[in-house]
Amino acid sequence: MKQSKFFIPTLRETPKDAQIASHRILLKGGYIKQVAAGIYDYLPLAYKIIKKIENIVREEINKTEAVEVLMPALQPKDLWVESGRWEKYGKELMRLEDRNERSFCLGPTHEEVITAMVRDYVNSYKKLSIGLYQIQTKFRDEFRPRFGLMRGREFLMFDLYTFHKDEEDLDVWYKKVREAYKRILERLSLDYRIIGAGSGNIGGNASEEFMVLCDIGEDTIVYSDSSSFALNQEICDLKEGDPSPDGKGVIKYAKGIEVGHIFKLGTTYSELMKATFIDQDQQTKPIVMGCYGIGISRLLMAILEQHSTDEKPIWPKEVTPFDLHIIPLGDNLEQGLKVYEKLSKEYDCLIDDRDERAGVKFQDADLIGVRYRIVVGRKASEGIYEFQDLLKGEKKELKLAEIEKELKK
RNA sequence: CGGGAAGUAGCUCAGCUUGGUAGAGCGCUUGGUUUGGGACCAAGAUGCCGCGGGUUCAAAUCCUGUCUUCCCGACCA
Repeated sequence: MKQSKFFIPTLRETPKDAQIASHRILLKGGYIKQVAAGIYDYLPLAYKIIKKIENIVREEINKTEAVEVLMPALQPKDLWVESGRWEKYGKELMRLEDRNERSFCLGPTHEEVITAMVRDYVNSYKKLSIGLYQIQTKFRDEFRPRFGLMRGREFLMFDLYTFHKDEEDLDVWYKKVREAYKRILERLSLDYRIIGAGSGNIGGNASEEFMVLCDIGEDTIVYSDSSSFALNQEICDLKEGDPSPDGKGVIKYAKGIEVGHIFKLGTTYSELMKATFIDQDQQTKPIVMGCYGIGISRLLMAILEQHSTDEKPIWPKEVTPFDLHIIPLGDNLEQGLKVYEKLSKEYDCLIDDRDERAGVKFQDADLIGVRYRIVVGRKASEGIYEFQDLLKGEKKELKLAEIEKELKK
């Protein structure tokens, strides 16, 4: 990809509205643009990373045997009346009417729609269990959107719903998803904790949150310093320094960003919405449900919070927008393009083919945050280039063959 | 929704107190000189001063209404 064509409108000055590092990087680096409060454009660089995050989620979730679907964002009032949430959800639900004054909402989540889908097709224990998921834009009219993509009114979310004949079967899938979530967050190189949590107004009886550790997080994690005990402070009154309830270690607090949540919903929705099946014993029973979410756009910020220093990102391997950033300086563009052609056979390369000064190119490259950088400069005529590894902070003068060897390591 | 702050060029902001008809830096265009960490010189282009109403001979400036954005709080998959 040529940088002159890959719309990356970096800024010199950071817009004053950005309060946290990840938000400033996203704005300054030309990743996102604000359209309204809590509503953003994803520019090419951010969207490329988003798609990588989505695909990691898909790969790991597919291993649980769940299948991808796409449901409508626009949902009819009737379904929400059935579940009782047309009233309960309150002002956070984005409501609107069509030309015939029929009421709709923009989906903040999809329990209603998917339960209605499944109840019409699944009426025997023989068809259970199944898991269906989607990655889609969600709408929530937040009281107070903030921090860029951290709490938006429109955001990208992965949501999975599983359907079972009993609690035992739900437990099996729940555990599979829990493991999948761990693999996802590990592939994203995130430091996180799994904590017990309340289940909010979604209903149901058990839930765990996946919290990415970070000082600017909006939630407080209450955890033991020497066991896996961890709870959300919302449902816990332990103080720092208290002994842990499991007898191991003492209580500490940490701030976290909630990037994922898994629920055992039970039969809350299936009862309200009459999603039943005939069991082996010929009894009609409500389908037992689980639901699971991951904030895709929020993950983008969480990754930045943990993988940037001094407001310069270095994207983790699995989500880096490009494998290599080739930067020709002076009149070395032609030579740079040769290097680009060659390496592009094996790597996803970005070449800065713009007619800019070195300083401008380096500043922009720092904002783009590709770990490996090849500077085609003074010694280019001898076939020697500067190979930089931003993560290690190393710079080496190497020939192309040596660079290829370095990359293989 | 309560409290605070702010809306002036693409971006960051000055001008408002004390009304006189629009500014700076960066960016952009053209020419030249530069060329390894946001270059320099010269010449340009760019504004419903958020929007409406009022006061006034005259409003970016004063009064008023309204919209928008940000911060703090309460709410929350």
